[in-house]
Amino acid sequence: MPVLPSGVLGALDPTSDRAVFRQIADQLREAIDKGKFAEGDKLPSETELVEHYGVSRMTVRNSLSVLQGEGLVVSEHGKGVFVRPRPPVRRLASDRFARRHREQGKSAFTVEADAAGSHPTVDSLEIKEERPSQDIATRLGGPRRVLARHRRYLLDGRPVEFATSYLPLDLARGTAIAEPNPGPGGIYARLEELGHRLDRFEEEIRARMPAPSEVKTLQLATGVPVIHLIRTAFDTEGRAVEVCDTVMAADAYVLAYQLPAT
Amino acid sequence: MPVLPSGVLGALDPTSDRAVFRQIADQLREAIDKGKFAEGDKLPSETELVEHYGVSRMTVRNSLSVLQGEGLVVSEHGKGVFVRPRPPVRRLASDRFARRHREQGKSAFTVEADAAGSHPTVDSLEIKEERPSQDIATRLGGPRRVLARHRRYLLDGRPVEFATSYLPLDLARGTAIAEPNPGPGGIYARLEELGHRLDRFEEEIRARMPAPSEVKTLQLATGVPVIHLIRTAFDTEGRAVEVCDTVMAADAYVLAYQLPAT
DNA sequence: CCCAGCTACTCGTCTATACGAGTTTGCCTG
DNA sequence: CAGGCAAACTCGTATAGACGAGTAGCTGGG
Repeated sequence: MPVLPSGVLGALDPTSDRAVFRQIADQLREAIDKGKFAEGDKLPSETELVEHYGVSRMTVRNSLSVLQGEGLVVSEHGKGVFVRPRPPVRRLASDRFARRHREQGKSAFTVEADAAGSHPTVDSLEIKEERPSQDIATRLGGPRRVLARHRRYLLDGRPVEFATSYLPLDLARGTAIAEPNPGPGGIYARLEELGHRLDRFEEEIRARMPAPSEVKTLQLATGVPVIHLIRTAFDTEGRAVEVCDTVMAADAYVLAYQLPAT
Repeated sequence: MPVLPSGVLGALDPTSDRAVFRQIADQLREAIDKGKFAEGDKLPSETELVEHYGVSRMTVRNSLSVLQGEGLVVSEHGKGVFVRPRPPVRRLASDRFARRHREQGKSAFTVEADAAGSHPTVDSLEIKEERPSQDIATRLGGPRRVLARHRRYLLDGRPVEFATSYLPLDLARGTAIAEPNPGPGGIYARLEELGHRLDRFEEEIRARMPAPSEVKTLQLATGVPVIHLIRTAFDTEGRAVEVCDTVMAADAYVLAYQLPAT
């Protein structure tokens, strides 16, 4: 019978028509929710759960995979299954593109990293000229070619988002925007120097499960969605001067917006 | 050997160190991405995949569960496994709380449903007076008791979000806000009639996997995250007059925001 | 002609077993 | 004492089989 080190897990209800692996998942989930297992704690091993519940190992693994899908636990090969630690989230304030930040030579990512007290890094920078996808072309007003700035952002060494900025080639070619390091204040500062005073941004937000390549790039645990953000920057003449396509680890972010009541 | 009705699936690479179930998942994913299987199409049955690849059924099921976790497919008991149809998404424009909409007697949800050409329903309405959680109390400036308005929203019969509005009790008690139907323009219209002219909203956005109760309430397929939105409404005196906690099916929404470049 | 019931097919649950691979521990050897 | 190695533990992958339950289509009886 139940002989688990911690007496936090109960018995199965054989009369229930709820599947055994769901009952086990329920009990583990409840124990986690109640704090019987804290963040980072190791759950009982598969073998221990097998013995505790008197079921086969595959059934136990099935239970654990349910919890993994919910993003509650992560398993580490050779070590065990652990309650997923919630990494500190970074707030994305809606003033992150404020001109005053640029004038202090800070890019949006730096501004936010500073606010969170983390060390920001940029990674796998790649700049190419290419033909835009249909969607990007439409958002930018139909340019034939664009400059694409690819990069990945890390906080304290952990990858948290990767993004691609697209700019009409006629606007960006030969400028500092096409350089690996666009200089203080980032490409928005350069755009304004080029006479494109920024007027407003539009942001579209989706959430979904990551594709395998995104799991790799962001080193995502199973059960962690991504936030997909597409931002379009408009200058005061109403021209779309940049589209930025960003994929963020959802467990690393809270997005904050201010809406005036008009 | 490969004898699948559609010749879209290849063979396994026994020399690869990639696990067999991942190879199978990769091939299915690629076939779906390439459109060999369209939205709503039935994948080959587990038995067919077992015969095609010459592996055991559990291995095939493992592959399919990977794709389910990615939100690519859904399985239906007794029918088969299908490429997940992407339901039409509803855009949440940032002007959805515009005063002009309220003055036309439209609530925010109605405005958006109209824009999408869908039929909106409200469901499981519940109104209670209660003690606020720590978080809600803080956001509202520390009231001892609040009015909580619970409801679920459906579009064309499909549940897409559920939300709870919290208002300081001293403000809402005895008003139309405490009624099941608060009248034209919703509770924001009533707040303004009570002299709380709305000044701005703050919204916080997170994305995560749903808890089991949320899966049930929103009838979510596996592999579909939720968007968790917390909105605070402030009046012109800077007082927080409402906090709305919303959980949305992520596959039903695109959130759109406009940011002025200040 | 319609419908009831059977059958074949689907996925869901569960068992028992085997081996592989990564991690940790501790003992044993030099 | 330090280092290395083996054992014991962890999860990962895969097999083969059994039965249950939901669905759909066919078939035969009314």
